Amino acid sequence: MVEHIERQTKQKDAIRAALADCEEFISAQDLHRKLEDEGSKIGLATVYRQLNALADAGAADTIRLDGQQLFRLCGDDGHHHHLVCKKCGRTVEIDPPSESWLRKVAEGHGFTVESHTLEVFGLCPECQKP
Amino acid sequence: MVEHIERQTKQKDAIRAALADCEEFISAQDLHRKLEDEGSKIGLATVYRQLNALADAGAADTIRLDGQQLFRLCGDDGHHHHLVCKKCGRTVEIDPPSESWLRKVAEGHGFTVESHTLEVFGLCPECQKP
DNA sequence: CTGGATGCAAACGCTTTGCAAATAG
DNA sequence: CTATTTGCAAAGCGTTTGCATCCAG
Repeated sequence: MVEHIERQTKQKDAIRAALADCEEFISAQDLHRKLEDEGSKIGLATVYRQLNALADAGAADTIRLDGQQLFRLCGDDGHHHHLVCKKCGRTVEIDPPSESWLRKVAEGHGFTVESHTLEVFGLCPECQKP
Repeated sequence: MVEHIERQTKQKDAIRAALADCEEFISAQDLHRKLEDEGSKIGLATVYRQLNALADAGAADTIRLDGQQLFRLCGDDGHHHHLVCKKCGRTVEIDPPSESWLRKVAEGHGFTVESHTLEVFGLCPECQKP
């Protein structure tokens, strides 16, 4: 099998940089718009491709919200979950649940644990204000 | 404001019944196919509308898996989560995580908790066999 | 009768893909 | 030079919507 050598392109850099700039999860479309606003003329398809590549490579985290896929650069390598504000979309990283609890429950049903997702939705402090 | 009076139709009944028949989560398209197979000629749009209505009314639970929305009739009113087999798709209901833990974490960030989803992916006993 | 419900097909929004042109190594 | 990457536009997918028709109340 032939190895696929990753090529370094300005588009990839721009996308990665723009993603790194984001503190929160961002959709491919929003990232594309952000790049356009910054002057980078990058095709939407390229943004999707690069984002998926990053996610596949484990360099980016993704969550699904409301039918869209949101991406964020993976800072740490560990598992983490999110508290998502239903109103403004702000997300806060939360600590992993007790992994042992998970494993215990899964194995109680004879399942192995490969991955899991946990998302908590609510209102952030700002959006709770009247 | 005028009240919307729910009308009783055979389509609604059929959809609700078919959904009740399902033990696992099912997509709108699959449910539509199932209904067709049973001889009910119901429009796909109606299935979507009814399913969304059930979900809005809180009578059905929905999860998003792989870009699709899956529905299931809410048997119990409590919260529950799933262990999903990556290979065969089998799902097992699991007990809720310590709700208090969730709330504690969320409130630690000033968030309220409105809802949450937890999905655990792995291999079921069958699919672990070589 | 009357207004909610249905069915159809067209519209939608997000994402992916085919393909020719551009370009990194 | 050659294979990867890009950009564009078209296709794909699940879902929603407009509208004429249907039918429960």
